[in-house]
Amino acid sequence: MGEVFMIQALRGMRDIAGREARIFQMIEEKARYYFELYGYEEIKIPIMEMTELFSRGIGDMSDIVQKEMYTFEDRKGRSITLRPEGTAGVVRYYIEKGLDKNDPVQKLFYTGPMFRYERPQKGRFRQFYQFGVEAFGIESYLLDADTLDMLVAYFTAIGIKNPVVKLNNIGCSQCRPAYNGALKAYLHKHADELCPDCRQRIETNPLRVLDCKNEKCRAVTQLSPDIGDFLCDSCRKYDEELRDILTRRSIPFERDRFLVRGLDYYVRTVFEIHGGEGAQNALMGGGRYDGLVEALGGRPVPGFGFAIGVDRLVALLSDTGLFEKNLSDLFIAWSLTDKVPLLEKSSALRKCGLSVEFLADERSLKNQLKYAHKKGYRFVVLLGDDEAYSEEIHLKKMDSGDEVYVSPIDIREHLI
RNA sequence: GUGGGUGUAGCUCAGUCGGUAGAGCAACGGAUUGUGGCUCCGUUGGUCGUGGGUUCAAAUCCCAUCAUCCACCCCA
Repeated sequence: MGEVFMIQALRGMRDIAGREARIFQMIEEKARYYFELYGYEEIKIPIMEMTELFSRGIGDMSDIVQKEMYTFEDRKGRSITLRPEGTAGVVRYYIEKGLDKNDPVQKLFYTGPMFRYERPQKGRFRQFYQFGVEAFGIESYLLDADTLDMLVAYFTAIGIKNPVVKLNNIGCSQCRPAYNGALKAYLHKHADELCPDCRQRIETNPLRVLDCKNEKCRAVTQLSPDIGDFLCDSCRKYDEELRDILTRRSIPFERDRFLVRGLDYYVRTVFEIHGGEGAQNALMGGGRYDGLVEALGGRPVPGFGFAIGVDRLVALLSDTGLFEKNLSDLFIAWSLTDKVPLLEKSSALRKCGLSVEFLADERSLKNQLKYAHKKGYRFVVLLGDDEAYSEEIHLKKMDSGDEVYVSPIDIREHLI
């Protein structure tokens, strides 16, 4: 324990093992299945990028860039950053390969760890995992609707109980300035009722006052101007069509005009899905980012995407009581002078398609049976010098204690 | 970065007024020499997170520090 030399995992980094690993595996498998079902293709992107990619992509002034990045110099003195999110890397790929010019419609997904230097708490880690989806070159509410459809299908499939879809439209470069102005004017009038942070935000980023958790700020924003009343014609049409088709497709959502999202690049549609306990209960978040490709040096191509917080899904599914370990079909308890039959028998059984485990070190039979029982094996093959060269398998059923001799060919019939 | 809670065996925890450390579970062994569960017996396992201070004496009181949890900021 407290030894000076005790080596432990870095702060905010954790091991995902056993049951958690099984859940992780299941939700990743299903994510791949559903993403591909909706026409997305996997891309593996690097875990590190040039620091500038993130500062330009996410926004110099964002908290992520300001204080949450793992940034260091490589051996040649270049500034490198462990990715704090996935979108920037995918956009970099998209532009670097010239896809914005030559093949602009791309539907991609990625999975993997992200890194942010934050103080850990429930549902938040310094290394955390995301499944991300990005669609380029498509500007239509139908994409947004199809994506929400996919997410609902996916969340249902993995067993998330009551996901709450929150949706908002935060306007575009045409209409948001007018709203910002109106909001600023309103907030100025009530500045003395706001928390210190929000007083700052009135000038720097008034939208973010809307999702402050402070009760007083909430009371103020409750009566603030509604972005919905300021949308330009095209944004309004987009929003109406999206909500209309979601309603008619019976995809449940609630409009939340206080949902604004933290990353600078979002326009129009933003959405989150919430569920579970604790303050960090956003299971995923995303939206439309029509200006991002251009901001990173590509052509003005529309984009749409989201990221799922895998750790939070794992946490939610952890208390469902499912996901027991997949045991091997058979456990071999052995006691042999010549060890060759052990490998022969297990290999033969495995060729029959049965998974087989045994303890490779020499132990008493009692010890091995104890182990098999503890692990929950229902069937044990007993292999001693007596059985070593016999064609038959000495099979013990742990439930009843019955023992039978069977030929390998019909052993399956006994594994019930 | 800010605030609060918690650090005693692998795990869950007890430890009185300050008197030098305990239980249950787990692991391992035995009762049962080729047979698990139930029972009984036994064994292993601790610089009480770390460092300093007060004291004749500190797991206990004080300070610092680290870790962890929860919350804030922010985000998945």
